[in-house]
Amino acid sequence: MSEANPKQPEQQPVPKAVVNRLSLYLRELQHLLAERRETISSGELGSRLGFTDAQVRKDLAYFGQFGYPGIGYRCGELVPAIRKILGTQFEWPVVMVGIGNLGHALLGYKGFARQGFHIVAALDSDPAKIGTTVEGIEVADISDLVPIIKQKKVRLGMIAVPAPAAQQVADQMVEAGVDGIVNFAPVTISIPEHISLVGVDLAIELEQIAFAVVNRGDSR
Amino acid sequence: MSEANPKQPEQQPVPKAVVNRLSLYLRELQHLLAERRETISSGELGSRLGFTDAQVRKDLAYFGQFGYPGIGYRCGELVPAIRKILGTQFEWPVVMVGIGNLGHALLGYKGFARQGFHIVAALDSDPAKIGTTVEGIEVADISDLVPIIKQKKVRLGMIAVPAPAAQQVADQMVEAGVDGIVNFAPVTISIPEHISLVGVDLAIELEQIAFAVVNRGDSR
DNA sequence: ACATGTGAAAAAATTCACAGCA
DNA sequence: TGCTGTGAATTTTTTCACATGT
Repeated sequence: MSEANPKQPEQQPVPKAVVNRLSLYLRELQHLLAERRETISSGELGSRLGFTDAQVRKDLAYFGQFGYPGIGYRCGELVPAIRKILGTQFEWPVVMVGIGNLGHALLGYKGFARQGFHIVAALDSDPAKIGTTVEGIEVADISDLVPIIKQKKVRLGMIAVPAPAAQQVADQMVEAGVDGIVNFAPVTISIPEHISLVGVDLAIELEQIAFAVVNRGDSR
Repeated sequence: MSEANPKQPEQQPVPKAVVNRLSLYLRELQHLLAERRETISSGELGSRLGFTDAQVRKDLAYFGQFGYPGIGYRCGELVPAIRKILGTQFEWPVVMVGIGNLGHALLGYKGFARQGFHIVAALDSDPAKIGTTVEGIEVADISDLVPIIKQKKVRLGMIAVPAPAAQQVADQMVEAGVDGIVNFAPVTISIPEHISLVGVDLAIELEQIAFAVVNRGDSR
């Protein structure tokens, strides 16, 4: 063979915002499916979420052709298609570090399992917590983080420890070989760039609302 | 006076992404301040967060001039300046509805208070929870939502109820006159557009990481 | 007729690059 | 020299509009 490879399905990099909307489409489609809805047009799917029809079609077009002209998209087909795109058609073993208030709540959050994320280990540094069972999972000693990740083949780590401890936990996760980290601690952490990172700061979400309220209309 | 008002500090609409970065700048600056750091350049502030120097300067330029050529920004000045921009220089009374796992954790989360958000009421529909005290706040009956919001002059509402109940709770908050809503339920809710809304779906954050891992390098 | 997929156009956000100030 | 603030250039993202398929 010579010249360019003719059938590389997706060449250009996909913007993060597109992936985020994809998750919203998936969630909406799952609700639709639960109501036995067969098909939906890009226009209706978009307007339910506050996007235009063209945006929905363009987003999906990054990954292939999923619709039927004159019909729309079949919910029963698009749900698994998006799960495959996102990589959640199989289960992901996840570890949670920091079983304080927030960590505890996240352990009990059913939404993770529903999207294919299975928390297989929970760790903390507090001797009073180690050995107790929280939400059906026994809390292990944080000093066993690296071996536990390796042994349970954990790919994603969630950090819900106090801010000063977050970087150190992240370093250990990286050492143990996780592929991605979600950081709930209100601090910036740095990791090698080949490992994926998202930060979720709950106070920041409130700040976004506060700004929008104070400056009605000045933002979009 | 005639013609155009000459000193309207901010005329163009501010992109949401800018406001989000502003919150990140604020958080970083607060950490710097805690370490007694006097000044910081746009270059260093940016590189700590993964942005360019120009991005930092452009973002701040939406709101005024805060820096000193040759010096950088004074942390002690920029922190209150950003708080004022975000509207968090004063306390915001907030209500939390849904004291399940997640709601309970959020009630105990210290990060809100640190940024000026004060949870003044907690409500649930479960008779077993009503009347109990959680994290120092007595849980009220959800049927009192509207009067409580009015009486305590609550401006922001947080929703942490199961997905099927979220829209109804949002409607009541709107009826009671809140200015903004943060929705933690994994469902799209719709409210009049003059009221601000942000949705936080924890499973979606994990999906973003999953995609990034599965498609290493194809996203940004 | 209805709705997708997609080039082309438009709009928006980011980066560049430099004048000017400390 | 060091670093900001900001127009101009560039890149990215969104919207438009229409040919094509059912």
